Amino acid sequence: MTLNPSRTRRPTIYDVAKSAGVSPSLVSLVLQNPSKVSEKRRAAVRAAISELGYRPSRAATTLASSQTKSIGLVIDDFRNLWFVDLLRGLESALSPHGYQVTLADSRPGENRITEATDGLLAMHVEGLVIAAEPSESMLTGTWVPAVVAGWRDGVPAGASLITNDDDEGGRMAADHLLGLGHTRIGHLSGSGGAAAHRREGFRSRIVEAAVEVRIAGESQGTSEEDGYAAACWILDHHPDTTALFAANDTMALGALAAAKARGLSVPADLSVIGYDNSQLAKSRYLDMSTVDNRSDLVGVDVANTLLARIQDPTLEPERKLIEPALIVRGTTARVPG
Amino acid sequence: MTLNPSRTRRPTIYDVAKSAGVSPSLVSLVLQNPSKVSEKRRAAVRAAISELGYRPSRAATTLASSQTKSIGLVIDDFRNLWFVDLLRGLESALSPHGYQVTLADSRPGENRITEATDGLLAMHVEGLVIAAEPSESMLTGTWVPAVVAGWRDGVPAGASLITNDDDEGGRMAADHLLGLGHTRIGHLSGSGGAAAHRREGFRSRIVEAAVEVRIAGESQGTSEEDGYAAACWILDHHPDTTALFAANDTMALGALAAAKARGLSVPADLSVIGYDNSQLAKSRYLDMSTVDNRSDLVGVDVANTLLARIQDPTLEPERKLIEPALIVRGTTARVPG
DNA sequence: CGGTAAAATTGGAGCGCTACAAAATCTGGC
DNA sequence: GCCAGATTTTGTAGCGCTCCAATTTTACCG
Repeated sequence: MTLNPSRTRRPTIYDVAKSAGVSPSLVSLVLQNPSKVSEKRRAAVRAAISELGYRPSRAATTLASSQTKSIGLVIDDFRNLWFVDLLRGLESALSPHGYQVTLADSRPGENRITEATDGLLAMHVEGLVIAAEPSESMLTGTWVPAVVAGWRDGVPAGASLITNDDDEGGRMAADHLLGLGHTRIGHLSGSGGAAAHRREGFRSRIVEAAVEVRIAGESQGTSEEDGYAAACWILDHHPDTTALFAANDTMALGALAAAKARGLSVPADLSVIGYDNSQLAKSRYLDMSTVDNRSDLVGVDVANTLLARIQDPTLEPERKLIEPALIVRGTTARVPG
Repeated sequence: MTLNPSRTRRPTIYDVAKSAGVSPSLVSLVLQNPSKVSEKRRAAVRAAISELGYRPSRAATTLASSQTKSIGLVIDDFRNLWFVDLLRGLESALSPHGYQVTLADSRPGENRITEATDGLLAMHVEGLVIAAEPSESMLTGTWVPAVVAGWRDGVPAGASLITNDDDEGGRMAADHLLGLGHTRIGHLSGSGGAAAHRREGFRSRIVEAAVEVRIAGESQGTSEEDGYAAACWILDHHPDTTALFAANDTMALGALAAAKARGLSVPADLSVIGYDNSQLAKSRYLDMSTVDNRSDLVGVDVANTLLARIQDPTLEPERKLIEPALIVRGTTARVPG
């Protein structure tokens, strides 16, 4: 890598070949399968490459080999941090096979989820991970293996579904609160598919125990504000409530705010448990009880499914649930009194 | 978009041309400059495109036109949410010009920042935004316009620097605390370039006011744990401290934890102010005073600089600071007593 | 209607790389 | 020292698209 003086066009494989005194094919070979090239030429080619500061053109490689060794990940919003663990899981399982992950976020509005997907497909990704609310039509006209991660409603035909078992997670939260002796329990829900399953799992277990459950926010969003509003509703209409399960950690934060506003101390007066085991919940200050959806494991599984379907496209789409894990921290305690 | 029955290869521009009864060139023209094509053919081509479910190959387009209309954004870790606002700013300024943003994260370890950059360069991005601790050598051998956002140490030669004015932000925090009457003030710092500037701005203003400042964590990281440790150190060695300024919101969260552990109530006994105006600080529960580094504005500026340098590559790299803004919320108050 | 300029359309070369068959070179055994 | 077989290297033909010069069609005017 010398100082590449002039603003000349970037070096091509031909430049490298000429400089190393070999054919372009040989350079290509060095790039993809160095062991088939003699020691001498390999060294010469490598020297020429760094001498010229050559970087292979991804576009040309893709075009010529018609494979990109990359899979696309569609997320809805970078602020939803749960995708970070998913990404880590994906990468850990994918990189041993030489695959890379390309991200596209699909903010609502102009850049719809379909556009994000189209962009990825235009880049010839070999597989697609959809970590956003999927739309039925997003996959029409393509045969790229796809798997939906973390959502459950409207999975497009032909796509696999791999997610944590939200029903089971809801049951875990319920068992935890029941085990602490709570009998007046509220739930802050939301409108998405994941929230619905968490709600059903939670409700079913609570009802089994012959305990009443107050649910709010079923058709609302899942932001901190939504959690705050839902918690306020429950605490104002049922002031005897001693425990709240929120559909995610962010909503749980809203619940904490609602408790604080009413002078309730957590967990002495009110237990609060969230879902996701996000950074928030892990934080030393908040120290929040939660359910870990094991997004890392989901990621690994998604990667393996995709890899299998890339190899053998005739494979049927599957459907798999990952066991979540209860994380008990400092916002839940035995029922007061 | 019919049901594309067979797993045939994806349609090319030739398939579209044949189906529409025109030449491939015409199809290409429709794609990039529809107004130069007669109404009739345009409609025919468009019909064929959706009929076949055709999506142009990005690789081929790139190769043929040698321009990608995309710029690359290198971030260090998806968990550092400050890049989200930067991204929004970038996109808002870039999309009117038809440019897209491609992200690459550079986790420490195997996937070094240089690799992330190389990946982006291999994709022929026309410009590079580095929102991570830059390394001197990352740009050798390339002439792609680059700008560093948000860091200040070791900006590679030839790259512009655009960031919020961390010195000024530090001064704002200092003025705020001094204005509230505090005279025993601590600062939780970190080892990065940004932290150093925040520290210097803060210290200079405090010292001007002839007030003593206790600084901890100068050579540590900037996580919540680091903030906790630094806050513990200050509170234990200087129990009379009434205000803490943290180098970022996450560290401020650690400070809150330290205060809680000592039974200090915030802001009655101890004022805490962070930096970044992250989601955390905005949250209703935490309601944290902070300094907003206006990453959105930084993003817009970065985009415009890049655009200008793409158009005219002879432009000199610039250096610009964006004015931050003080955000007063509920964690700072007048000095007790 | 012929003629001309403008508008619309087309053919073909080439972007940088890989795949694959063909050619060149190297082994070692007799 | 020669030859079969293995190993290494090289030509050639695309991959799917854009660009541009050349060609065809259209519109308009006298």
